[in-house]
Amino acid sequence: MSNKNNVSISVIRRLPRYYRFLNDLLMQDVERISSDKLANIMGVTAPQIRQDLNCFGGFGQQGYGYNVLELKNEISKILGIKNKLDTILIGVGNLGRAILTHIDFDSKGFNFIAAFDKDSEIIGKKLFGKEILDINNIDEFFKINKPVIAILCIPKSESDIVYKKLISLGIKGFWNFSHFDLSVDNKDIIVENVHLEDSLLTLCYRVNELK
Amino acid sequence: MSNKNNVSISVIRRLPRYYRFLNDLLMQDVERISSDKLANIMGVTAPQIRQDLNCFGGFGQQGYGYNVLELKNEISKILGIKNKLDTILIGVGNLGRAILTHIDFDSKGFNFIAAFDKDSEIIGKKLFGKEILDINNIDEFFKINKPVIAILCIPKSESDIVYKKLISLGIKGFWNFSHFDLSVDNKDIIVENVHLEDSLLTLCYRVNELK
DNA sequence: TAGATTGTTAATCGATTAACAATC
DNA sequence: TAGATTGTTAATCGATTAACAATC
Repeated sequence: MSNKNNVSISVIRRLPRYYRFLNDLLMQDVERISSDKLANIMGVTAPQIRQDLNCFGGFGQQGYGYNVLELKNEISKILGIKNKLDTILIGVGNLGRAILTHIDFDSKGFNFIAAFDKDSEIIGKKLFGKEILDINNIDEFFKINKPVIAILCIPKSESDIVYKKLISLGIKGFWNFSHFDLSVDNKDIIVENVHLEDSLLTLCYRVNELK
Repeated sequence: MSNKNNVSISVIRRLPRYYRFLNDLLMQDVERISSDKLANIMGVTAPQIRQDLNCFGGFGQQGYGYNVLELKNEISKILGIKNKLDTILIGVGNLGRAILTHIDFDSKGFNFIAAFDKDSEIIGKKLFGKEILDINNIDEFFKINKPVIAILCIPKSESDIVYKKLISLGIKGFWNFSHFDLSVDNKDIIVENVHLEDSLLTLCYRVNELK
């Protein structure tokens, strides 16, 4: 296990970006790269890259740099991509459907196993090869399946109650798209709040600042 | 104008969240709030709230706290929400459509005016009351309209060329959903990269760390 | 070997928090 | 007035960058 505790969240949030750029380099048949060149491509500093990576181990070689494939594989291991966490989607609206279409879950370490909704209009229909299930039957589902990740694409008003229900059923990680900050008092629950509107408001501010 | 330069990006990125919580408080008919109580609700520290707000002005009152409505309005002004930046969508796939459905652009300071795609199958169809236009006719469109914001929901492979084209046409801000880091060498161009996969990989790491 | 580049320690910078005088 | 809470300065903490010895 190359993961270590005490790695700051800033470092962790940079790992996916390293991973992405290393994949790009690999596609371009780049075999090795120095922290300096990579820093240049990514628009960051070389010492930052070296510091970040050395939180997890010494993956480079003096005088040579880093082997792109090897480093990519190391980061993949650190992220735990091959563990394939079983994942359910709650809320099959426009957004839920779009996310399922748009994201390659397998290559990101997840295994999509089921979708739930409360709308009888769509319950029973197929979605990416899986039947959309009735949210009211979710207890039965958990008797057979043990998903650990839930993607929340439900209205703000329903988030809190669904969140608590899912925790009681054993969900450990949430990818939350509802316009609601799930509070994380529980240290054993991980929440990634995706606040698209916050991102948009930041853009608003910054563009208005330009003038 | 209450905006000031030299406000750090960390502070700016917290503004939308303040705005969101103040709106919530208003919905609950809360008239005034102290930095201490707000900090508690938001899970941050009170001095941080006071420091952040004082980048833009003294909106509180000693011994009283902050008037919720007033503070909300101030932040709205700081963000520039009422300016309604004209916005176009590039790429009307699943994701583009979902974003248009899911996000209330008006309340976030934007005015959606048109969508573009290259797929003749969907060109001419209606989308939220606007006809989907041919991306090849975009020059003509800009002769009459002057949008400043573009939402990019196109594949990675096309991002770079479309990005450059749009800059040449006068776009100032990008909300970028393509799996591609638009490089921002130009100080007059603002890019908000939304990397959903990075968020997902971070969740992967953190949930795997739990065990 | 000489040149290159890492891994790592030390220095700097910036952001967060603590403290408190000002004041409503 | 007394109590509460801001605005702001100073202290602390953490993250980034610089520097360089180790070493491939």
